[in-house]
Amino acid sequence: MPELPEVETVRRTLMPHLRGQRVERVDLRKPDHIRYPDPATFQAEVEGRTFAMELGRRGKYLLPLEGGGTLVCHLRMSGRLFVASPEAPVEKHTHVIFHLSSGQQLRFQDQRTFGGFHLVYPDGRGMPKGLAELGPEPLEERWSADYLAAELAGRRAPIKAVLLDQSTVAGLGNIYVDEALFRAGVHPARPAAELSRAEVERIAAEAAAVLEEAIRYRGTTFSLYFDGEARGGDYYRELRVFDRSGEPCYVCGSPIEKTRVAGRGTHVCTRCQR
DNA sequence: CGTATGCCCTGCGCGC
DNA sequence: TGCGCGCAGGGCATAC
Repeated sequence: MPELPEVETVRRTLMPHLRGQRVERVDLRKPDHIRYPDPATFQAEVEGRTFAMELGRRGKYLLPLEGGGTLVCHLRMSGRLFVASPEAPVEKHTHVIFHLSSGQQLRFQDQRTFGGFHLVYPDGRGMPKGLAELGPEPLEERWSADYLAAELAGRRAPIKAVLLDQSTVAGLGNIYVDEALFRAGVHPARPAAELSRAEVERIAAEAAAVLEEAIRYRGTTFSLYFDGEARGGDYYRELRVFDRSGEPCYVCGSPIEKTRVAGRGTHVCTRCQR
């Protein structure tokens, strides 16, 4: 599932192919993926527009087109946005194809169909609620132990639920929350307000560290993810708990357990994480 | 407001 | 071998 490191990798790999490219035609093979405005208006507004020299990203949102309204894309669980030559066979679940002036195509493919596009107008129409309310980027200065401590105060929800909440911090998903909490030595089910100052500091630091590392490895290919050039990420083999249930903890050797926290499959070493 | 739950959807893995 | 079922999950709506 694309989280911040994967979306950032897609941004970086798409940029050289998209910068300055005109959208000659938008082929809406499955119009449901256009969330705003209606598909016909979307098509009319995007055709003829040009990709900016710099693609944007906020949290897990990709902002590939700017000027006179911004094209916003969210990949959710299984979305893929990549460049392909027109000769490449159109794979199953390819829902949108942008024909570029270079002759290349920007393709959107999404098996589970949760991903989609918004065109956000300069007056704010079309802005996804989640994007408007996004918390700080963990790799920017606003993210700190002080900020996190203030967010956790008075909250009884498990720390994992709070970290998955995009309005608290942008970009963490199920994989990297489990990894960050393992590295911080904190059990995901602990009520947020009960964490010590030292634990909060470790979580703030490890959340940033794991995302930064994962970006360097070009993300995690767990099931369906690949980048803007259809290439997988290498962070999978660096994962310490996620998808390792029953396997020995790298630190203490006891088996990683899989439980359910905040409605999500959760991987934890109950010896290292208290 | 904070928290919990269910829904969207497809493919896969499991049990029989 | 084949079928049906449950599970997977990010964001959002809805209920409490």
